[in-house]
Amino acid sequence: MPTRTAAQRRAEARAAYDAFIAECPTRHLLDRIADKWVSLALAALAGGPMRYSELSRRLAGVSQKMLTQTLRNLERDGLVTRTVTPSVPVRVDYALTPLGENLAGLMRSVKEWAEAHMDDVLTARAAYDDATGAPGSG
Amino acid sequence: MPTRTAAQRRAEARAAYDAFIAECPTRHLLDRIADKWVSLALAALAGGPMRYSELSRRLAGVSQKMLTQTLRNLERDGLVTRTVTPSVPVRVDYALTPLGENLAGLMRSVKEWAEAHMDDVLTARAAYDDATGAPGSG
DNA sequence: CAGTATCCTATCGGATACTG
DNA sequence: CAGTATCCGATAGGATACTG
Repeated sequence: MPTRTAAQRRAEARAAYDAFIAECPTRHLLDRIADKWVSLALAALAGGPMRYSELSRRLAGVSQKMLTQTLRNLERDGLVTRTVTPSVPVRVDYALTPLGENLAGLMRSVKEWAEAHMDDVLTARAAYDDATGAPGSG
Repeated sequence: MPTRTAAQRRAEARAAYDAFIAECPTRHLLDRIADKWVSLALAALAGGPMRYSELSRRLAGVSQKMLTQTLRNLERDGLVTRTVTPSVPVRVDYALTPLGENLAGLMRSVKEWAEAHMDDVLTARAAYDDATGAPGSG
């Protein structure tokens, strides 16, 4: 039996990647970039290259583990470059690649959306909790 | 004792919210919206209102638990509305609020970014894994 | 300075079963 | 149809200690 019709093959070619499909690799990519530390790291680097310690301070409260893990993933995915200067002590600079800059702009918008609409969300939460009689700890 | 100086109060008023600060409530909000299921749900609803079962099918592979949890949070945060039609069987429609539409556009861009640059990322990963000799399972 | 390695707990999130 | 409730393994992610 035929596995795909011509129409299906055409549809596939047009769709290429679709994160709505569970098996699509973009689902994993979306999961990776839709992340608190990723958005903060990219937003920080959007202002220019930064050293590890600078990032650590800028992303207040981030653990070494998460910062390193986030930066490694971003590097592997081609979104940031890691430049080691073998001085003493060693100096490591992180910078956005062109690909990373592309996404950084987007993630900065998301971060700014959160900051701009915090009050609206807080109001909505209060109304919801009031209506449902929920504790509303957040 | 004075809790804040005039300078501090001015700085606060200007900064308002800043997700780079660990204690800022926007940090939690960012963590909530920077999420795979949130971005997919909002992206789906950007096309118009949808029933629970429609969303369940569109977000292929999502479990009832995660879909319901995601929608509840979005409702509580004032990003979507939930409309119950007490027919038999019951019918529930989800739609974006104006606030939700605002964010949905952004999250759709993120989803589309992932789909558009999947190949670039795949190439970068291959190069990274090749250079480091890593297994590169992803 | 810029990590790596290990431990450990909280939460994420799927599977399954049940309900109005 | 649109959920709720429960169980449970996977992993996210902080704390701490150590290293070139």
